[in-house]
Amino acid sequence: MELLRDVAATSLFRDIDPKDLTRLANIVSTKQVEKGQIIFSTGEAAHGFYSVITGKVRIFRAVPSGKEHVLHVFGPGEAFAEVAVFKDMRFPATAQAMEASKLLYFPAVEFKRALAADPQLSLRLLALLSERLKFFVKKIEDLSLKEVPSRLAGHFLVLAGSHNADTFRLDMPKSQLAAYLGTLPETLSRTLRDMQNKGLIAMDGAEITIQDAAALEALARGEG
Amino acid sequence: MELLRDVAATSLFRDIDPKDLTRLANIVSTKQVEKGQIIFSTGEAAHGFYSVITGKVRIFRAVPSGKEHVLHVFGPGEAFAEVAVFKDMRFPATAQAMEASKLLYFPAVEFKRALAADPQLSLRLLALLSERLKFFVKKIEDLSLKEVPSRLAGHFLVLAGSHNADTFRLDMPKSQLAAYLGTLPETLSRTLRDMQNKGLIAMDGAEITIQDAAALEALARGEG
DNA sequence: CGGCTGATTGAATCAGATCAACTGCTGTGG
DNA sequence: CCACAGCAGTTGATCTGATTCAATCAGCCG
Repeated sequence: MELLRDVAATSLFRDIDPKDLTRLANIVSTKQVEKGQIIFSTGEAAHGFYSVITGKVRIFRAVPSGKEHVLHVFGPGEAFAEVAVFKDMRFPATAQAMEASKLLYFPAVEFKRALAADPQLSLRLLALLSERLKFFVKKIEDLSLKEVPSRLAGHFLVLAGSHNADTFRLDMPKSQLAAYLGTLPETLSRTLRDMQNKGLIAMDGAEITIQDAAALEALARGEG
Repeated sequence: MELLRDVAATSLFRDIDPKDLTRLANIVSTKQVEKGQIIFSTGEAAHGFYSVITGKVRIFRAVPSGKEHVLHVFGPGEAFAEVAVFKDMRFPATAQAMEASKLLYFPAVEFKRALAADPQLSLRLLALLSERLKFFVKKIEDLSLKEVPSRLAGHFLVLAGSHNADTFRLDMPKSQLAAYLGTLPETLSRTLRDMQNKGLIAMDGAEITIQDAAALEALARGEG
């Protein structure tokens, strides 16, 4: 069954007992969203969480003035908004499809039953939330203790690591990258120009090539 | 037994099956730390987590330049560093006693066994981590989208709420509060002066009185 | 009474935001 | 096939919140 395959493709459920996968497949539903569509908004009542089958989703917080901060960008295999299942049933941020996407939806009540039945699944989820926390700790450190060039350097090193190559394409528009790094497109643009001038990177549109990894690492550590 | 009472006093274990409490009491040990003592450091190997019986502990990240950001301040009944149990076994931040404190220590391996045995305990922990995530989301929003006066106003409202009174004492030195809000003592001092001048608060040493809650709320929302 | 720590104030500076203009690309419709 | 609307990105000029550097002050403890 196709649903079962999609559930199994969610990394949260990797290596989970096939019996539990089937149980999960019986409670999920699919949801197709188009580019730009809001999936849920900050503060909205939450009755379940999602995972991405195809496409890309951004999670962000916005303030009345219009400024936004992108907390995460999730792609295929990644779950999001699990938090809402356990805590006060409200989404803590807004989710929007960055392109046409196919999602899975897991209703909270049924999912909690699955959790109670399989302690292994709880441990997986605990590990996932722990990872998210660690990620946020880094974000907080970056925002409060480091400057934009430092954050950008760190981000490039992460991207290079995950692509396993010195050349890669940015996985989102530069305006979104700015909101992800806690700055504005103007500042990002200037920072990119500076990095090119200093020979740290080369850039052609959305394609970045790391030219001086050691210098980027020093910069990321805050020795800029 | 005294240990059992201390374990039961940890809010993470409120309403947990007494049988499991006993099991937990059998695996914990106590640790006495003096003021200023480092309990663990960022990146250090982690083999368990802690909770506070008496005293106060701050969790922070520091960069080489000497700047620090205080992520949490934990008091009696609160657990910390649970994250290290589930994810790659490293402490993601540094913990330091702000005063002489008595702690409980839960070894990870034994604790995981207790988790597997009691699904209820897993759910409690999931809820706790979810709460931490929500807290961090707010911190990230504050740091990237709001200014210092806005963050301080929000903090005062939280304190007033938890004390259920318009007058309260700061629970840490102002220098620490500054590091908690992502700024410096100088900036905090000036911001406090401005708030007094504008009649939003009154201050006498570490004692704060809220005088214009509505204005503080507007400020906290970012309408300042 | 020193001496330490935390807090406050002032002046100078800076990173980044803001405001505004312009470029270049892409897709659409005449 | 071209014209142009619309959006992402870049660049310049300016402004400002916050940091930095420096000095002083207040309280507390041995």
